[in-house]
Amino acid sequence: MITKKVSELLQSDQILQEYKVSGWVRAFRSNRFIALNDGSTLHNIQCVVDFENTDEEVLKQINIGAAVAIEGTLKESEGKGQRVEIEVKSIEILGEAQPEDIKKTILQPKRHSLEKLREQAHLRVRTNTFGAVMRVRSKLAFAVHEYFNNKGFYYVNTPVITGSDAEGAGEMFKVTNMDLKNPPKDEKGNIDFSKDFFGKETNLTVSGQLEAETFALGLGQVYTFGPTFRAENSNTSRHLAEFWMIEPEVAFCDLEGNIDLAEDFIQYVLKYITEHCKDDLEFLENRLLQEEKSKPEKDRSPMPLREKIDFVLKNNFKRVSYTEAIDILKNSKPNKKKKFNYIIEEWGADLQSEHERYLVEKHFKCPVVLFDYPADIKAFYMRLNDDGKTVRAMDILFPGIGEIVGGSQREERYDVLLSKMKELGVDEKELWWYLETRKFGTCKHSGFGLGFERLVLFATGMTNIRDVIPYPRTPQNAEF
RNA sequence: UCCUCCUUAGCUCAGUUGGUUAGAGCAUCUGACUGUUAAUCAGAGGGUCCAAGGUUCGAGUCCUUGAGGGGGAGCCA
Repeated sequence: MITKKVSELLQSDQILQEYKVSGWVRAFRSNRFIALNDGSTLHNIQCVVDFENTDEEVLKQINIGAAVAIEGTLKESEGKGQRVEIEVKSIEILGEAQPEDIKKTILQPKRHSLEKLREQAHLRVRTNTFGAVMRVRSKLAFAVHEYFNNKGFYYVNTPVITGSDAEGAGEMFKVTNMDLKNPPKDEKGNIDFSKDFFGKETNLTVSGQLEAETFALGLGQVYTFGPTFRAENSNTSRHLAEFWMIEPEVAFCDLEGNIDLAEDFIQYVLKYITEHCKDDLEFLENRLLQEEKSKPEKDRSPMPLREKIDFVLKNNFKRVSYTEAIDILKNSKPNKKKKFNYIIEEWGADLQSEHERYLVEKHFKCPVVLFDYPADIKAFYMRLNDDGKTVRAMDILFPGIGEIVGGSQREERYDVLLSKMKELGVDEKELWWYLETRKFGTCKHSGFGLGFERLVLFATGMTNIRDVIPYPRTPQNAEF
């Protein structure tokens, strides 16, 4: 007996061949038709039970949610709605599911809100929507590795536990094995971290960038793809306390090369899923259309999902300097009519999300790359331009999602970097190793960070970041 | 953390100016039917109205506080 996945059976031309297939019952109609799903595809295979010659006790256990193994013959379907079906020869109940229990869960075959699905995150992978999202997520992750591998990048695993609060990228989670009820104290009564496991204060990483930089200055082209932690009390549909970030870092590369890389990379992985996730994307597109029917027209997406993805991978991102962006915003209608909550008055202002959304969604109507930001509003490691007031930073903004990429050309000049660290109060003793790379064969180099979940949001048309990661970690929530 | 909205059956939701026994659809259970596609038909069961306190003769409804969730903002990816 040949064992096959549902996805293989649905594509098979081996009519009258006998197969074994295992999965979960999605529906059981007319005491005869099992809709079986095994996660290999969005689609179910219909298994036709000869109920007149099947044990009554077995029939009673063919309930929604039950795990079953079926042996039978692949046939052309007599009914409409599917090309092939399995004529069941034998059925084994692997794991029961009681209807009285199932009705309390999201496995009950009806529409559920995404909020309800989140409450039962251990079961939501068995729904069409979340299953499709997770298959797309997996393919995207594979495409990330494939892209960088094809381009000659090396995959680097930077530490999850770090000893420095270097980047100032946000609040950090402390890592310790001290007894929190009775931590060791020094003479002054402060907690003595020298007695802690690592002999110093340690945190979960907020970015692998600084370590990745050191590797780029040896391996040439590297990238990280790993978990990242921010203890910010952010309660939004775009933030997680634990998320996955992709951070390429390239030696001998300037900001233009960095933007080229980011654009090419994003287009590659999106193209990959349009070729490898056709069914799931079609389903997600229709799901979005259904969902948006109840919304006022102004809140609906301007394009269906697949058209939106196509648009991004066929059109160049619009590249605009910060200075140009300020000019556009200053002369924009909402700014003149004082519709913005924060009115743009002069160069140097930090852009609020209302401004970014105006540029992306109203003015350019395509992904936008902003670059050469004022030095005052950006991090210490970004390369200072010759004008002395801007740095070689770039943000990529996507419609509906906002910032999806943040990157820069790095400051490679030892003296400039050191004085910038002193100016911003970054501990140069803690980052001695980072500074040292600027002494031994320093060179220009660039990199960026891309929030993987935000990419998945865009690719799936989902709108809440908690619905594109298996078990979201957010303030006041670490269930499952 | 701030602003704002929401919380009523397993789910989605209705519930009028505060008034008798809190409703509907789907789901579940029982029966009928059996080439169905969220099957159909008949009947039945199912409620700590988020929690605590208050106002009132009387609170699902009004007030206060708290919890959880949605949307927006800040921070960012």
